Amino acid sequence: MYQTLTNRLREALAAHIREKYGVNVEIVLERPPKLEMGEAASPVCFELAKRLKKAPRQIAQEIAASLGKVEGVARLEVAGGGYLNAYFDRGAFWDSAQKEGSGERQSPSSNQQKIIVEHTSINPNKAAHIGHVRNAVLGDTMVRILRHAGKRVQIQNYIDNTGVQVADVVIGLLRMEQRTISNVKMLAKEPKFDYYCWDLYAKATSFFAENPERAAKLRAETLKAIEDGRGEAAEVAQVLADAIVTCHLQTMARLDIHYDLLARESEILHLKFWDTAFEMLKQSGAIHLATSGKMKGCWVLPWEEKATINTEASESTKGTEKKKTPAEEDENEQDKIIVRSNGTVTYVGKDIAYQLWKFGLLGKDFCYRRWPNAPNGQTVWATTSRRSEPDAPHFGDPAATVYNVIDARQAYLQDVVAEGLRRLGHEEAAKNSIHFAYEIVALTPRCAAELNYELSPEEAKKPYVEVSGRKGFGVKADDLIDKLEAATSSEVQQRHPEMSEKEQKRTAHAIAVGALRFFLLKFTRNSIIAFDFKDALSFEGETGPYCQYAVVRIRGIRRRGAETLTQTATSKVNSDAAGRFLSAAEGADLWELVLSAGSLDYAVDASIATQEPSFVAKYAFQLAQAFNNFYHRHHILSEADAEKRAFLLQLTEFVEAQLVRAVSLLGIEAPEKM
RNA sequence: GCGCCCGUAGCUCAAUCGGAUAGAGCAUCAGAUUUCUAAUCUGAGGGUUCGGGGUUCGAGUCCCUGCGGGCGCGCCA
Repeated sequence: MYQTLTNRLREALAAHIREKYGVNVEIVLERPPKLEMGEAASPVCFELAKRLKKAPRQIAQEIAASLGKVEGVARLEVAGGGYLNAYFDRGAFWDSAQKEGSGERQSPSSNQQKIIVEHTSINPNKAAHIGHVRNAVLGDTMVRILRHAGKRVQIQNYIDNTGVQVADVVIGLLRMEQRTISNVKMLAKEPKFDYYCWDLYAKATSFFAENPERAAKLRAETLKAIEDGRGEAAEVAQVLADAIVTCHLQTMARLDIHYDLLARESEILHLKFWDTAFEMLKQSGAIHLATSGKMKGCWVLPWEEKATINTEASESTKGTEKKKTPAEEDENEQDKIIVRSNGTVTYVGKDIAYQLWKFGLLGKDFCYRRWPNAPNGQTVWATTSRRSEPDAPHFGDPAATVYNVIDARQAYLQDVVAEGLRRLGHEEAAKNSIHFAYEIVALTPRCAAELNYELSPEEAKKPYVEVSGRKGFGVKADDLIDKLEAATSSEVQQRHPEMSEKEQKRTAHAIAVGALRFFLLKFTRNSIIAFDFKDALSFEGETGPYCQYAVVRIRGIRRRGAETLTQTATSKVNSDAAGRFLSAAEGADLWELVLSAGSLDYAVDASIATQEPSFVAKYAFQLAQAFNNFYHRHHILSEADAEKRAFLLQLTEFVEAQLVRAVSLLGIEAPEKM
């Protein structure tokens, strides 16, 4: 509601200023520091002062006097050196907010442009850790927010099932442990297979370190075999990757994270996506074959400081590589290898093909089948090189915007991918391919010590220690969720011995998920999270459980109210009465709560505009805080004035609706009791 | 060496396109419960927004510079 109203005010001001002064200005609206200064304010007159060569305060006075009625705004006042402060019509705000609060979310129209959010994308060779969870939670939350705003969103999880990381564990299984294929198949069916591979991957890493030459040879052979899809290694890779993906899906399902499509790298290769993209890149001259230097035999993407598409690039088609001058050869230190000298393609190359497909620019599509082991009977689609199932959705429809949730360390590689698109002439796609970057989750030294990790002297000095899948060092997602559930369980058992065991479990789970997701969402994306069990297991203050608790309190009031009050005592109040309560001298805190509850759309808008899910987390916390404050000041059910009691009850219901909606955007469920 | 990011209260973090008196949580201290659940609330202390210049009516935010830290620059991803 807040956003709707301020948009209206913004448009009215812009139109009025254009008409009155003949200038086009962007109207900046901010929230005044104090409620006595109104609900929205604009410093636009300072900007106008420059253009009109008049005192800002004078302009503000002129505008305040001449701007006609704006629906929902009671009055406009001039403040400070020339601020325009808008005061809302509280009764009207209450009315419209109620309507909006009871409405369901916008449903996407079928002709709406498609948005793809790619997230999670964990290498399928080991268990998921806390850093992967940050990725998934960020992506999943952004999806929820976009969908809430009526966008058509498709969720993809990229499965790098033919990469080096999978190859390493394949070598671990076949060479180090001398397992047979049937043995690996059995092993993959056992519980916690992802944990097993977690350890094996770490062992493989040290095995490679012992003899780097042998390692390089083994890796290259295995990787090539996997890419070609032939032989024992390829079969083991498939069994391994499929089993681990299933583990990841289960882990993420615990956090209520699901996917529409698992896009597998093996299909990018087998369905010749890469070959097609390779041809395009060669034809356009975007990449060339290095004939000398240390990259001899590789296909490389030239990379300069201000790499842009130019006429030279389009001229340099076939044969250019043979004409390269020695000077140019010297430049290629910075060039990015797309195809290795042994003919295998790098991740960047495959990603260019994948991005082209996302935007419908490849002229090809995958085939689709249901993933056989989706958690709790849900449907997840996966790419396949065989025939599509007849009812498969059209995943190949081109997207207008793509969010790629990938950690900040890969910024350079993402730039290379975008540059690849640009060099193919797809400037728009490059622009709409968003690297939704986030910083890593590291561990505090204390947390590292708890995990029996031996810190080097340099590491001990730092405020955090980076996790490493290769070293097998990190907090595994399932372990963390288990730990959280254990902590919330004991708390719930203590507080609610009357609950059935099943109900206790469900409640504890909801709180554990609330704690974890909120913890990962309260920081901005750019902030490194120094993980510590103490902070993550905290349920007080700025946390998910705090928000959930506010909802639980409201539900308690509603339950008790339904028991003790008659129907007439809970009837709706009219807007005049509401306006009276909200405008009364002692109604300031009530108005603050109404305003906060009516500002969800504002938080959602800001969140989308800045691509920052933390906005919604902050909003949910602030609303919960405003409610808890209100809760202590007003005893609702014992309010003597029946009309006021009805109003307070209706207010709590409104807060409940908005708060439940806000936390659901964060993927957090509010339990009935806790 | 080159490129990107960051430096805000004791700690962890906010602060919309450059807007009014820089805000939260944690921690510390002092209080609140015969009450709709204390996983809560009230209050207190705590700041040269890393230093120095500049632009501007206005700078935590933009520019320059110095200092300190992180990350990236693999025929890994």
